[in-house]
Amino acid sequence: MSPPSRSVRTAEQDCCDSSVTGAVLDVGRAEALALVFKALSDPTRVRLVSLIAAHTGAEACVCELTEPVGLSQPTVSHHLKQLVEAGLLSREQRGRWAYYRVEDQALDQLAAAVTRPGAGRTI
Amino acid sequence: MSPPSRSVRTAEQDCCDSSVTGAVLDVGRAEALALVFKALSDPTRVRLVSLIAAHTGAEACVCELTEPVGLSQPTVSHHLKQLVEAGLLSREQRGRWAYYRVEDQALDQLAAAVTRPGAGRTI
DNA sequence: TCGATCCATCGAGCACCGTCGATACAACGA
DNA sequence: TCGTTGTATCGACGGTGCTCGATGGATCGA
Repeated sequence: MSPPSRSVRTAEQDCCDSSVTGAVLDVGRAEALALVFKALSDPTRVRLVSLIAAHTGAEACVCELTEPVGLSQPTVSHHLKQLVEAGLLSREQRGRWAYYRVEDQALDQLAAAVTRPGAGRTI
Repeated sequence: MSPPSRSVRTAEQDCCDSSVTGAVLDVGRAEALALVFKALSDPTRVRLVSLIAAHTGAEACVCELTEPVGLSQPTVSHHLKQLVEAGLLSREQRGRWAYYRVEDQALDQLAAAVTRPGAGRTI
């Protein structure tokens, strides 16, 4: 290891700057971000978020989602659960139906995390 | 399937609006987005992007990254390759060293994809 | 030319993930 | 109360991913 010796700005050196240019993302925050990214790492789940957001009332139940994504009901339920656990969706039971809604705050935080330095990118 | 029958706005109905409220994300775009999300679905890779971006000169070689992430050199090379294939990093060979740099455009596009409707969210 | 260094690839082991059919649970209508 | 309907969970199967040590290729200095 001996390229033109340069340094990495650590959190100890720039403890008060959370942007990408200020300090390296700490392990805990990297893990938290990775969990959200993992929830969106499947095309079906990306599509589900989009379908729900575009649905009338910005919410949808499972039975309205199985046909558009072309997968079985258990599989769709499985994906929705992962999205809920990641904080990207919320679930509300109303009678026989379970309504899922996009959590805009989570998407906002995700957008902020990947926004460029000048705008406050944190990854 | 029979909740208070509502509809989904399809691309056929709103063909010219790519925001989340206009039309459902088409399958191809969902798959492309999922690939980028998958590249960031591992904490180590999230950390690598952050480490490189925070590094002096906004670039880093493999030997400068193995120690911070605490993994073997082959494993780090493996992760870096995935990030390059996802378009999040670029690779440049200079002499013995391979320098990796963050592709700001890719992060910009990702941020745009998860930005809320008013600002043009597309997922 | 030869040794040292940086990096990518290979092969293997282990864990995790997406998908399904079958099944169980909950709520509603008759 | 009983059948129907919407969902979640279970168990299983096949595929994929993360990690490592070992190895090979490329580059540089001596």
